[in-house]
Amino acid sequence: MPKLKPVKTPLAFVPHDHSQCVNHALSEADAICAREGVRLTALRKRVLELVWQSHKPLGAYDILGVLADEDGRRAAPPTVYRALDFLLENGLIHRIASLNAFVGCNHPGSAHQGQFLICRNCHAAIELAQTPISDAIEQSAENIGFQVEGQTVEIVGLCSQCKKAA
Amino acid sequence: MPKLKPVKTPLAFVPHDHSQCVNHALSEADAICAREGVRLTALRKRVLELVWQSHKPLGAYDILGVLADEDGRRAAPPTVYRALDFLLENGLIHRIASLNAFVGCNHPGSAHQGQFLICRNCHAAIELAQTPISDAIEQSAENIGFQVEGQTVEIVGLCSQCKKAA
DNA sequence: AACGAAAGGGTTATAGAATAACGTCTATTT
DNA sequence: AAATAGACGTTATTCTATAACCCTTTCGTT
Repeated sequence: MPKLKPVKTPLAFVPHDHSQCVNHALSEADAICAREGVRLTALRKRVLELVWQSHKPLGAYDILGVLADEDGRRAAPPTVYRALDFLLENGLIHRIASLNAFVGCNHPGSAHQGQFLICRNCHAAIELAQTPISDAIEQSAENIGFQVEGQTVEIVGLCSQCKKAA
Repeated sequence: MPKLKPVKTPLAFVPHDHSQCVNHALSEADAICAREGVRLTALRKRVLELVWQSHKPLGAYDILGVLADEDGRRAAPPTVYRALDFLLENGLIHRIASLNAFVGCNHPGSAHQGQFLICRNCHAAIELAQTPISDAIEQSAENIGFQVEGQTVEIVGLCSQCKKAA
């Protein structure tokens, strides 16, 4: 499990200029794919853009719906899933198992798993890179001789904004 | 998030008399359902028993298959899912989101979510009740004003037995 | 520039997981 | 014994994901 660079500010729950997020994600993706020698095709980039449309995890079939509308009935499930697989493998998005949905990664660069706080009201997901959690997991595992290779940490609750509103 | 009693020994990965696990789980379930005034019907008990057949998370359709064989083609998906929902609500089993599967709870008594170490080789899942992990999560959430209501913590890797074997 | 290999993606079909909606039966209560 | 609510059977459908096959595009090589 590689160490992650700390995330600057968890913007997901807070009003912000989201086009910045999208632009940043897309240009980072370009750079990373160039560096890795893999191809960020138009389709893959479009899927990444759709995933980044908001900070809410997006279902594969939601993406499919948009693509189908755009391209006039081209696009079947494998089209979307292949693009998502590519983005996952290259650490550009994450899959949220508890939602069967996908969300953009905000410190991309290599395949890894994150830790997420998911608001049950506004549905935003924010990715943590808190080593204390990983450390606690690692420690608990080590105590019984278990070798950690991957983690799924998805916390549901109320974000600060929605808590205020309620 | 209620505090959990510590688990004695994580037996899942270790050879042991598994019929003890099953018997214990079933009799505890009887006691709990009696105390709560809910009905542990024959079907629900059978499903619980099937889930406890091993420490490996079991898919709903695996359960369905067994029931269908037994009862000669009775049993459709809703039959199984209703039983599973009942067992979840009463804290007798857990759902493993990353596997779409269900596993017996080893400290039942009320609906709650656990933390799991899942061996990618032998597929056993052991439930942790490590407060350090919950504490770290709680702390990280609190730092950004997020109110935790539920958690999905599923760690994949190699258990000590399988690590030795490899 | 032409070729061949490999990757990308279209297409059809199917597998796997879960729920909706409705009817019937059976406990339990009164 | 009637009323009622819970449990379960049944059929159909939705949602999620992958298999298998084929054609096209891209890229490296000659």
